[in-house]
Amino acid sequence: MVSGKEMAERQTVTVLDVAREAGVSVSTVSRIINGTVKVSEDKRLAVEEAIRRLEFKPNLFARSLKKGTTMTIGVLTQDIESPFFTRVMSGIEDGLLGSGYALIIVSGHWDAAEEAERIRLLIARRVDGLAILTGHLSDTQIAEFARSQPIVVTGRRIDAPNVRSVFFSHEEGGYLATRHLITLGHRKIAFIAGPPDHADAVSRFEGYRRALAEVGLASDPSLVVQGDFYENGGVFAMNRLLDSGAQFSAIFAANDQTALGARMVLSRRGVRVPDDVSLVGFDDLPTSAYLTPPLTTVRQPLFEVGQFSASLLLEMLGNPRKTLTLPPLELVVRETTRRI
Amino acid sequence: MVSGKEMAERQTVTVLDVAREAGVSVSTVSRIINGTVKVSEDKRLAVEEAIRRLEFKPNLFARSLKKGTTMTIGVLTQDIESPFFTRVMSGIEDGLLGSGYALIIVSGHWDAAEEAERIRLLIARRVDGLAILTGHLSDTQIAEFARSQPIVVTGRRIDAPNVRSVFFSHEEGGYLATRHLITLGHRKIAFIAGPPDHADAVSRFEGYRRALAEVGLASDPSLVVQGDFYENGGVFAMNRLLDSGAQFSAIFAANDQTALGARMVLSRRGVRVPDDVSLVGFDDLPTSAYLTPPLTTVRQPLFEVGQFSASLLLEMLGNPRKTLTLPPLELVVRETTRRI
DNA sequence: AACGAGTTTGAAAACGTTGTCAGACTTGGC
DNA sequence: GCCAAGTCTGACAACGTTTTCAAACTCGTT
Repeated sequence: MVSGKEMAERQTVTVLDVAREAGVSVSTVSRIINGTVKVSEDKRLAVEEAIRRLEFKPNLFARSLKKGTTMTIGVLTQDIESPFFTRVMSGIEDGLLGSGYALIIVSGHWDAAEEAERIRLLIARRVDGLAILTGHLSDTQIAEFARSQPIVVTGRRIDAPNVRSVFFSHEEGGYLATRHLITLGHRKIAFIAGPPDHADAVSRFEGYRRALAEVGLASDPSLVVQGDFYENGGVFAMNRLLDSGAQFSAIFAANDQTALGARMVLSRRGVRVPDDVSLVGFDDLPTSAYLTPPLTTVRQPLFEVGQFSASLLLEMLGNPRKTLTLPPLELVVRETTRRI
Repeated sequence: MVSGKEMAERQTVTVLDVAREAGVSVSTVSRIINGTVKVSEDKRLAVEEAIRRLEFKPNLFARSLKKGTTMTIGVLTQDIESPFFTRVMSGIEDGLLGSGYALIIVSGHWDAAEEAERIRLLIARRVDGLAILTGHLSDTQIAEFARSQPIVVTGRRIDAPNVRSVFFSHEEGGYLATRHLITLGHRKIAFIAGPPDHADAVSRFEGYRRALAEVGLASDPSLVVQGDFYENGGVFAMNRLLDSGAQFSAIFAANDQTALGARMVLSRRGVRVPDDVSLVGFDDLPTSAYLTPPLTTVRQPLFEVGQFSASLLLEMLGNPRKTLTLPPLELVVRETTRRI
């Protein structure tokens, strides 16, 4: 249903109107607004009163034009609906709170060309800083973009001027998850992979293999099946794995969303978790603690990554904030894994 | 972990540089960029070449200043992490695709004062249009804000100049969900409510009562328990309900997140869904289809609400797009409900 | 009473665009 | 060839700020 009426009006009060109203010059008004120079008490009062009465709101665009700064941070996310990315964005939002910077958010949908286009859009809008949440851009492209403004990039390591990166060793995380299963006595451990062109996904797989190798196990190709980091990929992967007839007592899913999809298939096909099969995810999304049963997973401190990125950006922009420390990856043992 | 190096550089190519490079005047350059007037072929080529060579990017701020339009839409969401809101935002993003408008997103966190402050921030940034996703602002406040620019508001009905609203009858949705349970033979149906100051939450409750009344049942206060629209509220509510010893064979949760929390408690306390108790949610969030078992719920076409809002906004801004129709609320029967 | 050294103030020049206006070219008809 | 009617084109004034710069005030000293 829809409702509404029409109308148009757009008064525009400028600093000149305020000046006239208060009987001073525009320069004085500007000085009072920005507090750059001392002005006499009576004029200050008059101007403040005039501002209030006229409901004057400085035009940020004119200001940006003059000062060359826009008080805007651009964020390139991949998917505005992904709980993974929104958790990070929430941290960025929090980290920027009170700094006066606003957020422009664009999505790249995991497509390098689209990402590049969106970033150009942000640069055209003269954002003061840029946060890039993973994605498929090449290091050189990012370094190139960093010539226009400082960049913080999460989930990957880039060494370039004017770029900071925030990342974890996903290899280590994959190792942690797999070793947990091994410690519980599992030996036949399946892996549902993420996108093969996603560096983190690959690293998690490497960690999985290292943990297996450490106890003298080779990774069995028939136990590795492809997912896509989304629920639906987990569904397909799990079905394929079960249909293949391969034997396994545990599954390591490359991320929580994949685990969720896999979990649904298991339940539907009568495989109990954790009684018949143990399941580990990766990320610790906010909802993962509410699954049935609550999911064992490797926690990425996503919110903190966001906060941290924001503070790095602020620092690069010359607005130092209290420095934060980033917590490490850690295994969160809940109820989807069990000793064999 | 962090990495990065330092550097600073910010060349700024203006239309003047381009004009000089191409041997024409700035007006000509502007005309070519905006295609407002025909210019001779040779100059056009020269200018285009110069633009390419200098990597000229017009300063949108200067342009905004001159034209009085910013090509920016502000979105006030409540919680950037809520799958409910991000689904709508995703629709808005989609609906705005290719229109040249960018999105500035701010969160109000369900607090009227914070919402008002964030909206003022957006207005200060001279957004051309505003989308307000539910929230606690009063109708008068919204009408007041609409004096600066057109507004679309979702999830509530407001009749005011320059405001369009997109909403559903949540009473009807609550009725649908409850009647479904009644049809399956349930009579003792518990309700986990949403925030009492949230209009939709209240309407859903009213629908619940209407459906009960229709078959001659009064709503039993001991079966109504308070939630907060989040998973955690569902957890508390479910625990309280079970502890109270009240008898029921079905639960209608005021939204999917609440249902998720309730589901977890049921599972943990050995109550099987749907064998012992049926469960219905509201919203049909993207993950609800992947729960174990998949959740029966009332589908709100959130993505479409976003698209629709975007097209209304575009229309109010004088950029008519193809008109869309909004699908209605509908019951999605999955596997958490069962005949008694 | 006159002199500086400070302090406040206002006029005016940016910032990078767009759009008006009028001038300088084209045409083509005679 | 000449003139009117079209085309293109360039100068320049906005848009609403901030920020020089220098003028106009203060005072406290002599």
